[in-house]
Amino acid sequence: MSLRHALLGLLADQPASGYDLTRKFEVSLQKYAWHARHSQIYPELNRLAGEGLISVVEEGARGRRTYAITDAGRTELRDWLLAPAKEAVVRNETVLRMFFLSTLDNDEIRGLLREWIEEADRELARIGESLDRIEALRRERKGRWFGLFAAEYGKRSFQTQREWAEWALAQVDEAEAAAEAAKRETG
Amino acid sequence: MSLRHALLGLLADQPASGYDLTRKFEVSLQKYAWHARHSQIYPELNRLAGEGLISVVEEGARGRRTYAITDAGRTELRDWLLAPAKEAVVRNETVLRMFFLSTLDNDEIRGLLREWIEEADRELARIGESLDRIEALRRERKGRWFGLFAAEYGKRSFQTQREWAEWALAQVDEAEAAAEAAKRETG
DNA sequence: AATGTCATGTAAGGTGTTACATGATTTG
DNA sequence: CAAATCATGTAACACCTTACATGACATT
Repeated sequence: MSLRHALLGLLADQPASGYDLTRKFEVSLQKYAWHARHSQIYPELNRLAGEGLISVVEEGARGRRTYAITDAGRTELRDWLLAPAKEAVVRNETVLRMFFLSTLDNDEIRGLLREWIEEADRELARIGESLDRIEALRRERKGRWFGLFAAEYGKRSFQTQREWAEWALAQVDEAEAAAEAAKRETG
Repeated sequence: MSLRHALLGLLADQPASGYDLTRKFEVSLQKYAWHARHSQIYPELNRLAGEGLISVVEEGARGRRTYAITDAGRTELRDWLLAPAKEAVVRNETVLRMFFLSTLDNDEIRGLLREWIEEADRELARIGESLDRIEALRRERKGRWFGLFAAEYGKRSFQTQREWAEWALAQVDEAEAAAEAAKRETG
């Protein structure tokens, strides 16, 4: 059950409400690691609080409850980080589409590859800003380097996606040229 | 619903039974793109057959049914490849753990990073063999280059994981050295 | 003959998504 | 004062995992 560990991990950085956590999923975890909606987050926070892994540290306007991780929660998080249960869950729809790319025509393949290059460029720009913010925090010596490892991994991953797509484009061109040469020879 | 598209994609390469498809998930899709158990695959194959997207092309011993993709199935696959529904699903437990790495002690971080380096090496070896097989098929001119794009992507991804982990190890060493220098200065 | 692999299936329970529901507070 | 945003919740349904269930065929 990774949702609870994602919540514990986010709360290990700083206290937050269910609303805050929902946005953190949207802006930072969703595209790289995990997604969850508020309808799943709120009940899970209530369960975690019931089990003593997190606790309400502040109540604000509109029924807002800010949670902080407890010592028991930190232990649970640490155990999961150091000894995750069996095979890691992986699900990636984009990679799934890469698997089946070759079932398309060359021009369709090129279209998708160009989309992925553009996506990589957009994400690299976003991550660049993110890394700047993390670096700034680090210089101010405010706390730790939470997020730096993941941001750097994200940057490298999208650079890889970009380079792979460029390589694949070249492959398609090469295959097409070879096919045309063969055609001229035989026909 | 990506499961059905994963099945259609695999069947677009070659006909297969539910049993075959279950193994294909285990050996090729599971670690990179998607996972499914036989208990989910068999009912979905029956639904796809009912909708005319695949059809039984052979019945063998032990009730084995070999399915092939139909023209309608190819159309459905193509539509999904070219126009996937909204935000791509991403779920990756390893990346989730990377996000929260900095909540651990330096030695614990080093331990995890070394594990990831070893994992990358193991996967790179497996993918290397896979790429050799795909290249061999290609030289024999047997059909297309199904799997090549994904295998190359997998290779580059694990190289990236390895390089990132090496970088992260250096970061930890650097931070530790800086912390010790600061300690000597003040205390 | 026993063991392992091939082969397909269902049921119960847990996880995740979509839709419905409500109301407070802030901003223009 | 209208609209946007903040804030939390539940219910129905879809998806996925684990466990149970059965039997044929191949190998030693």
